[in-house]
Amino acid sequence: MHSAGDVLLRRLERFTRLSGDEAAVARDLTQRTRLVPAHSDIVREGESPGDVRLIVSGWACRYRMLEDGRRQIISLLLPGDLSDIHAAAFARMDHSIGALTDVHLAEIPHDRIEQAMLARPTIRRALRLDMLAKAAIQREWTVSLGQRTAFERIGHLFCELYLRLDAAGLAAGTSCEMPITQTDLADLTGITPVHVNRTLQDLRARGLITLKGRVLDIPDFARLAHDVLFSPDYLHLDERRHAEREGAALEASFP
Amino acid sequence: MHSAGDVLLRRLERFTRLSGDEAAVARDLTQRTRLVPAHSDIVREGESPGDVRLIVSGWACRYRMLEDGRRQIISLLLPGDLSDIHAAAFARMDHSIGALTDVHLAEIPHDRIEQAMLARPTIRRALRLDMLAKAAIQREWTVSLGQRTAFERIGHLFCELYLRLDAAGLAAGTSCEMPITQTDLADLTGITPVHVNRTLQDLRARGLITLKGRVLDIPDFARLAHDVLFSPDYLHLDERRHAEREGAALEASFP
DNA sequence: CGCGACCTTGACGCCTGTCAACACACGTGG
DNA sequence: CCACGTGTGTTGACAGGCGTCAAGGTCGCG
Repeated sequence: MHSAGDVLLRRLERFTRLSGDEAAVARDLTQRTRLVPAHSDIVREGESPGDVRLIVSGWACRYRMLEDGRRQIISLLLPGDLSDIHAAAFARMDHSIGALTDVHLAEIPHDRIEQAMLARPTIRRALRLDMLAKAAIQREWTVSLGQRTAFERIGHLFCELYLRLDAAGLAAGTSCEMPITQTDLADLTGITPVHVNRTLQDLRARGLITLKGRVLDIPDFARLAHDVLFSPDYLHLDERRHAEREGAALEASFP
Repeated sequence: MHSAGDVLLRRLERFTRLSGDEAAVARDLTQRTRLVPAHSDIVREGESPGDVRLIVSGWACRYRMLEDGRRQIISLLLPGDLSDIHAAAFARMDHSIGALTDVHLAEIPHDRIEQAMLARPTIRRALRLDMLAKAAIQREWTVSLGQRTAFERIGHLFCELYLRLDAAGLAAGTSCEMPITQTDLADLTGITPVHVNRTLQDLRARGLITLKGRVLDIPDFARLAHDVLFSPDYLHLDERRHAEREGAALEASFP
């Protein structure tokens, strides 16, 4: 069990190195926390965006419903993920955020984020990179939904989720939690629940995954990644290393 | 024919009111311009992102290719659109930007944007809102590709494009330019070119559009919007009015 | 024990993809 | 001025991936 501050720090340090002082400022942001039960909304379309939210534990999602009931999940918010730090600039939400599981979140007033970003360029930089990485994920989902088959979409999603969870320290060996239903997977991938089921069986039959009791296992990640045309670049999981390599001076400290 | 400065100002003023002074600062950003021929790349995946780019005229797109040749267009860059103002924070592009038509663009060094944002909160605010609006469009495309039928996808795209072009002053009555091929439309909507063709004929047969000689006409926008479940909220085309209404004081000047 | 949420399976059909051919416009070069 | 080539739009026949409908199975929990 990690505290909200730990979770935020881990995320920021994915992108930059923080001094003890900066870490304190960041940690200080996550004072107010809240528990949201599964299947309830965190913010609803049309409402005011409210505070910035950090997922401390559990899974949430952005989603939109069409008038006739179709639902598309637009993005997943996993532990360590921040809702849009600038969302408050719009008066109304154009989509909803809902909890897929019980969610523990921290609510950060946007003016405090704003202050932290102005006072600490390093924090601003980390939050900016996080924002860019989120945008990149959104783009890749566009590619998946536009071009990939059902088989590839689900496999690709699993690759992404495994790596994102691993980066948050939530993978164990070749396994990670997958605490959502096949109906959720359907709304994530734009496939019907029935076909999700069949596709999962296909993935299992080929030995690419096991998925049982809300735990996903990917015995041979490289093989799955190959078969579903997954490439991890868009996740920008090692931006800090890239940045420091650019900075050149610190090269030696990363063998 | 509008200058790069005009185009940028018009875009910023979609979101906020600029003083003469702020306008001058903004206009001053667009000094260097460049012409890019149709079907050539502006930046390629793997390259350094380079400067911020403003589309002055013509259409460009972000796109990604899968190893086996499938191409998905991730977003469209229309006149007045800015490429990601923070993109330079990443060392490498994770997708390409290509010109669909001949494109006239302005290249703005990112440090000059950075300076303008720090010196002028109003400009920072406008650029931030523009960024948010782009993200909202990306989300809606996710919904389209995930949930909408071919018919709805194309109709929805046309609604969006008409309104975006209209906001840029590029619509005339119920018509606007549509300078792209059916193959481009296919890569935009995740449909095959053949099926795009059939779907266009369906839209025409129902009297919802005419599309001929690179000009799109939507005789009854409300009807098309209804038939394809289009709602313009996500475009955030009147954010300035919303913001000023919040500010309350200026209400009277917008009858 | 019984209910509800979730997963699974089968039959059937349609939306969309594939393959292939043809029409048409346009620009270039002979 | 015409031949020709290339890019684009159009059409038809056919197939297959995925959606729909419906029923049954499993599990957990009050």
